[in-house]
Amino acid sequence: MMATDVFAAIADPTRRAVLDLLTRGPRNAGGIAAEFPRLTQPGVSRHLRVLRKAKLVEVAVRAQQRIYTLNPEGLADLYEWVAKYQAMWPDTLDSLARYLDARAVGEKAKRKKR
Amino acid sequence: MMATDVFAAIADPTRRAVLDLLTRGPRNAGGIAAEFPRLTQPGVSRHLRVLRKAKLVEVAVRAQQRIYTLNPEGLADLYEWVAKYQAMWPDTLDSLARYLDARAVGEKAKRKKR
DNA sequence: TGATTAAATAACCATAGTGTTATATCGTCT
DNA sequence: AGACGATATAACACTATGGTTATTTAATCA
Repeated sequence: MMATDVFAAIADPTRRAVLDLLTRGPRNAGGIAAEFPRLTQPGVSRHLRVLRKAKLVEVAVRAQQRIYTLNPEGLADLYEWVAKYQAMWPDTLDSLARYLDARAVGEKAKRKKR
Repeated sequence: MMATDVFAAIADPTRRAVLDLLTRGPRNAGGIAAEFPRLTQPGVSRHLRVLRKAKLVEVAVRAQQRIYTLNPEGLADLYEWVAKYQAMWPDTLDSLARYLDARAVGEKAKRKKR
């Protein structure tokens, strides 16, 4: 299944990193690729294609450059899906922030299950 | 990479369907498998293993049955991630959700990165 | 104990995904 | 026009994923 859906698009850590990068503002493809020295230019280009198809980014053509902009609305499906579960989240709104904190602190208790 | 992270776990539509199913209450493995007539029992079992490793479900042993329960807290990573983007959402959300997002993002910034 | 039931694992296969290098496309500049 | 620069695509290799059937593990029951 050629990843055109948001869930598949954000499954890859590199693509999430690209999105995170774009929260700091638009960039051209080369500028994005430069942030991933472990990957080649075509490699990054293909990730950008996936993000494009998932409508998580938008592209503007300027000369021979492609300026990528984050399209946070593309996360609508995801948000909607998560929201269902958020309703079952432990208790009230305020408890969430505390919960996240507690989780960060007590993260050491990790067991290996199989 | 053996999918132990939430993003990979929810990338598969079958696994999302399992989670959705579990929002209606706990079920044993067989009861879950029965909801997916297109898949075999071992096929569903393997999806359950992924969900287990991602901590999205919990298992209770009862006789020779495994009772699966949804663990919505397992979506914390995902929620945290999405929250960053919610702040840039142009769409007008209700103020409670905005408040929640702002808090979650703010709290996150105080913590060191994992 | 042996049979039955429930679920997980093993072994295997096909397909999809991610990375690479090489090449094509397309706009700009001299 | 030809060279250059930026980016996308092609072709290919390797790994991961998701599905199957067969088997194992473990608990219950006759």
